[in-house]
Amino acid sequence: MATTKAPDAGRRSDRSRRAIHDAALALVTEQGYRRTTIEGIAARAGVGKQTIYRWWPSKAAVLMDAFLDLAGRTAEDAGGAPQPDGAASSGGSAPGFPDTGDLAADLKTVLRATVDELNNPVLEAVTRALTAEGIVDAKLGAEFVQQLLDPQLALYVTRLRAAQEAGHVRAEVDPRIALELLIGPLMHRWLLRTLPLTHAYADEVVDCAIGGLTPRA
Amino acid sequence: MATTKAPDAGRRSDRSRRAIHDAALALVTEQGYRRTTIEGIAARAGVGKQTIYRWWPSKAAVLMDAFLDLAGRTAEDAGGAPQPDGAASSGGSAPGFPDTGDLAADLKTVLRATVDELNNPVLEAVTRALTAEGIVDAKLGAEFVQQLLDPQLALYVTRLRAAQEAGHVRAEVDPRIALELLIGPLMHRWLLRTLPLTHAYADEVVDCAIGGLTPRA
Amino acid sequence: MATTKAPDAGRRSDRSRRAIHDAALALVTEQGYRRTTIEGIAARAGVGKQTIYRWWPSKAAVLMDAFLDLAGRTAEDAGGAPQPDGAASSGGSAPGFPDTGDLAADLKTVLRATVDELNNPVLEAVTRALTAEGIVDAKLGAEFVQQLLDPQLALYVTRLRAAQEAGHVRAEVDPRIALELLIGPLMHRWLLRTLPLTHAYADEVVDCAIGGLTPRA
Amino acid sequence: MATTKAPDAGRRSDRSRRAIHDAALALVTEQGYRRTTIEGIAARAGVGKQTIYRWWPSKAAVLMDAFLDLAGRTAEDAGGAPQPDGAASSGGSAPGFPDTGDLAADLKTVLRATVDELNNPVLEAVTRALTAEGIVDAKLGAEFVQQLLDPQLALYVTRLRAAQEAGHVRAEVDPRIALELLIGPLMHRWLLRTLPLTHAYADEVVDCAIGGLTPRA
DNA sequence: AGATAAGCGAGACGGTACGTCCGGTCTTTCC
DNA sequence: GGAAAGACCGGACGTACCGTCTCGCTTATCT
Repeated sequence: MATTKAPDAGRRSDRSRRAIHDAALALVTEQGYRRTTIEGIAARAGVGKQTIYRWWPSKAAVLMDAFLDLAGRTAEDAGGAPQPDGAASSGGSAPGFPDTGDLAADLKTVLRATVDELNNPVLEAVTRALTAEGIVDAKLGAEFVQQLLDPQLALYVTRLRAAQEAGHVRAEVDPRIALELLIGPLMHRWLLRTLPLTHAYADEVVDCAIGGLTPRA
Repeated sequence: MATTKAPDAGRRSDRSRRAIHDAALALVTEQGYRRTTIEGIAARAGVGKQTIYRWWPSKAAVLMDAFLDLAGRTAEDAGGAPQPDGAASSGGSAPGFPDTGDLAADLKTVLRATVDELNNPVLEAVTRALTAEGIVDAKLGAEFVQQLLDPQLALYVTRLRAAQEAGHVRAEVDPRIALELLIGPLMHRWLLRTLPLTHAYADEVVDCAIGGLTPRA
Repeated sequence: MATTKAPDAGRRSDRSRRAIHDAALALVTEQGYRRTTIEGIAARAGVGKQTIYRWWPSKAAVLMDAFLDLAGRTAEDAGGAPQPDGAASSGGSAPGFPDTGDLAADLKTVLRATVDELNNPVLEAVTRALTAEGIVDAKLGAEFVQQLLDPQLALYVTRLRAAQEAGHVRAEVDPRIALELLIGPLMHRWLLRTLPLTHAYADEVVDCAIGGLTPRA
Repeated sequence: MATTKAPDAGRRSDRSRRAIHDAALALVTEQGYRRTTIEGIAARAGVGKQTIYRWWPSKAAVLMDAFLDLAGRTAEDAGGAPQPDGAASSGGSAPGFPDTGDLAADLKTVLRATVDELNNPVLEAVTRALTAEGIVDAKLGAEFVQQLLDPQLALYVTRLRAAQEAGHVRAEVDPRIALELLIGPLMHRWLLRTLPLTHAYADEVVDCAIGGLTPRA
């Protein structure tokens, strides 16, 4: 009958929640994800272990929450007004998606911002950790994608669809695939560290993707 | 100068090495990377723990060796004659890279094969584990890229350069970026599991990348 | 000043403590001290290893505690009422020290009891182990002597001093030495297993010690 | 048929044997018995582990051999001429047993020498180790007693029997017990470290043992 | 207001795995 | 065939964390 287990979220201590978030982010940044332990987070946050286990199922979940919280706060600071959750970008960079009419320029603007985010040393450790965890743990990966990635990617899709309607993108191109053509190379380079991730690279990717590989008539 | 501690590779037991490889692969496939332990590998391989610690610095290193060995053996079986290391593909799929003169068709052939590899349930667990580990651990990631990924990608670069010389690819396109335009989307989808990875998807990516997003004159 | 690490004895689980005692005694009796391992004790007691390491610094310390506990409980059972720690004899044999007025007879009574204790197969393994450990490890030996031996020997000293006051023992004899004259030979024979330890031997030792080696006028 | 196991003692390397002895004694003296390992002895002696296992069944056996060897060499140095094995005293102290006619004086001389030996810091570690091991391991203890202790004690028995024949010791006293009356207290004090072991103590023990506890007519 | 109960800091607990050390055996290469 | 060298299997060591479980203590609501 009764769930006998669910804690009462109303009584939850906000102070502890924040302290745990901060501790988690700090430790992951300082020591890396592997070396960060739940005991360590609890100790650093001045919190009982049980308080973590009560509200989160895993270290990764704590970190993801902390990351979302951080993103939200950063966005809030940047945007002046708090944004609804869904609109929060992963690093808080883009309050929207530019539409100057010049698709290539707009994409370059956004991809350059993404490059900057991925090169941000503070966020890097956490993002890498969560991505890696999601790669191995499907359930966590789904949450990661849904909560952090999809909202961001949806903006691309919107912009691309607009470009398509304006005739700047071929009708038979699936916007979802177009998006991956742009994001995929960046992520590939960032995740595997094959080569450095620069603004120039972002520009080249946009140009290539837009212009295609083969020569034009 | 001398390393003072290095074990004598000449005396190394081949039987143990193979047993450890097999056990590692089996356990990762059966239970996942997280749940696989060095003790478990040792037990399954009928080997003392120290024999693992003597030759490998970490669980990931064991697995990577095992994976390389597997790839090598698979390639050997497939190719009849053993190939030099560099030519071994990650899953042993491609002994070379087709060049029928039709770039789009050739790329589709290869990307479809890559899709099949990535969907291979046996290899999936191991590849995901190694990739994820490499994302978090730069040193391991570098080895992973160097030993497994680069050889494979080099084939793409060769083929693309050939196409470029034949005038099928624009001269100003960097083959390395062209390659990432093709591989990046696949990896993105596979790693993040956003959408299923199919032959149709591979074809679409090739078409998009080759044709570009914008309409042709 | 604070020890910064000391566990909270108030929260200590009595159930675990007893289980560990029992397991330690059982294993030492069954397999000998050498073959008894901390892991084995933990497993047998159904306890985590850390619970042992938290409260004891070494295998020997566990065993000594277990032995003291056993002695205490045995004495309690025997004596009806629990005795203060100091009065607990090593095996719980002697609730006090007889004083019939006949010193030789009293000493024989007590030494015979000691012989019986030393021949008790249950206690033997543990006592030997602790003694041997104490011989090599001065710190442990001091604890062993202080907690187990001294209380017992103090009884001898008391009895001998009484005899001295009654004129049954020469005034110039140091009771401590007299005591060692009686106990030393027993221990020597028991520890080194040179010859069997019997009641007859105890009697002879008492007679010799009391009468001296040289003929009386 | 053939024992398939027994190594050919004729081919044995004397150099290794000595090196092992020296290493064993040095390590036990420096680090204590517990911390001394067979691997350590082998390394220190510049010898393969197998060379130790080939000739000795255990660490204790190595040490005992080393100790006997040391005692032999010491005695040889002291006595000018090498003595047969049986006559070697444990520490090489007594080439014989004095017989000045004054039993008490002779015993004090010998017991004082024993006290000195037991206080010798070089021998102490080894002797304690062997004694302790013998207390726990009956087989080893028997060897220890037979090879090291008995020859020494036999001298006491001889001297006491002579005294008995001369009428200086009561006829009904068993020399073996008389001996233990003298040695037992010393060993007791030394093994258990209850009180310091001095010449004065040796004297007192002799006086007490000879004179007895009770007042003389 | 007093009772009830939940969250909380703390940390002991039964466990699992870590990475190291050593015991004893086996194998290889030299002498 | 003994000896130096050292890899091997096994297994205990002592440590670090896991996730669960009590403890009192502090709130915070509900009679």
